[in-house]
Amino acid sequence: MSSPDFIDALQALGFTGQEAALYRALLEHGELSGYEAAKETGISRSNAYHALASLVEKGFASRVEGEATRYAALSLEDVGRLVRSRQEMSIKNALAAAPQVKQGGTPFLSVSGRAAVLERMRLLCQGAEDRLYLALDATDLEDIRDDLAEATARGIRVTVLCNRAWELDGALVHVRRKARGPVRVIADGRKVLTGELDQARGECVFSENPHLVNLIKDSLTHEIQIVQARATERN
Amino acid sequence: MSSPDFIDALQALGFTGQEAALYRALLEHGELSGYEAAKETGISRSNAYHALASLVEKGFASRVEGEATRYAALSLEDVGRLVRSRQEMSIKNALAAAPQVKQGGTPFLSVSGRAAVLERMRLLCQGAEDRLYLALDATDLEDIRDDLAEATARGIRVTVLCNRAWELDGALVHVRRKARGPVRVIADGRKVLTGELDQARGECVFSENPHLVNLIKDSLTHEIQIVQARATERN
DNA sequence: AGAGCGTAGTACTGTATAATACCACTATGT
DNA sequence: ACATAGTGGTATTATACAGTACTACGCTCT
Repeated sequence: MSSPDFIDALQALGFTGQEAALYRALLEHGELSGYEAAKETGISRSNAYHALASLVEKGFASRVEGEATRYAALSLEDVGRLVRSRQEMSIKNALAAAPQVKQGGTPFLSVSGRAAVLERMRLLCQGAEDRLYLALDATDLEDIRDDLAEATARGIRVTVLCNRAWELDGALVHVRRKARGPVRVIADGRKVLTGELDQARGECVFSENPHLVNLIKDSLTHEIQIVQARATERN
Repeated sequence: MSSPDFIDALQALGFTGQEAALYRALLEHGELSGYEAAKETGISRSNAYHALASLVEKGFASRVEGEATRYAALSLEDVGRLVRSRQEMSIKNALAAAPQVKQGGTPFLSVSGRAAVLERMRLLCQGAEDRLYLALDATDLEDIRDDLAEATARGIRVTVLCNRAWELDGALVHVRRKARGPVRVIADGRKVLTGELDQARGECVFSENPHLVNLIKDSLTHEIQIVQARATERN
């Protein structure tokens, strides 16, 4: 794996580009002075001193006690803990300070793009309290395997209708003949995601509208019954 | 709790100021058109449309299917799930792409400021694998109660030396006579944090240096023995 | 003279925000 | 029929700020 990905990942965690480069240098060398860090990364000393001070302020590095000021990185594991804790605090604060939320509407929400559709599926898995039904292709299921595994581990009953024998511990998998069909995901009998999804694009609708939920539920139930009837004929 | 804190918390989760204001308006109203959202928040329509598009791209809002474009907020619970997942992915990526880390050094790291000291304590709690010893004042212990509770819940043995009868399920608490003393925290017999901490400031050193670890360990052990001896005399 | 240590300052770029202008359509009042 | 207000939406410019690039200066030590 190349260096840029490490820098990208750190930037996603709140580092600026130069902070990330300096942090990486500190990881690799154990501890460095500002002058050494600037030389090692090619960042001008002026910016290096500023970015190191910022790393210390953010808690991602510490000053090493000694004569000349040297710096050491916080371990990456601890950086992970730190950003997780801070984010939990922010989420907690947001929930505590949330305004009165208007309830009741069940609009049809547009979910466009493969990434957005998969992300919405993950949210359905993570938010599920009782049951999950999914009619998806195996390649799409693979992309949310971890989230489904976590759901089954939480005791969520997961039923899958798939185009081939896909396997997940704790999940009930039906294999249908049709090669491909629309996405249909139902969570807890209340939330539904449906539409088109392939490797390059996604165009789905998410809703808690009871009519749409019932429509998709009937569609799925019907298709699962066909699969079960066919399996019975074979036995 | 006033509105600014909600906006601050959202900004910490990746919203810009205007995105946060618009998101809040969408939460309060269920769904809004761009024009309505601009009016509701006082943001110019040009910026409002741009920020709403950005909210959709970030996954924090969706377009409502219908004639005129209307928008609805992702629930705050789901926003929490989303940012957690993304952060987990970034942490995972960073760990996977991490450079070779230089091992072995055990420098004395400076930890300045009350917030930074408490944060380092929390990291020690979260990272503990076996034991935690803490000599702290009760008011400081209160600030890390949640992290200590999580540690005991994970089976970490927590021993506290405190200036009054502080209580935490699963922790062993000794009460000393001295009103206040230096901070001394030892994790797993390997990591130590020590120094001064009061309500307005903190000035500590963190290290994995075996000499310092042993020094603080002896100091704590000695003081706990005195407390235990005194308790025995009283009985 | 060169390396190491550190700070101050300027300039450029990108982003967020503030603001204005323009265009089109619909509804309403006169 | 016309003017006005409201709604929907985009384009553009300007400003402030943070991040980054860069230069200059001063000091100490070898």
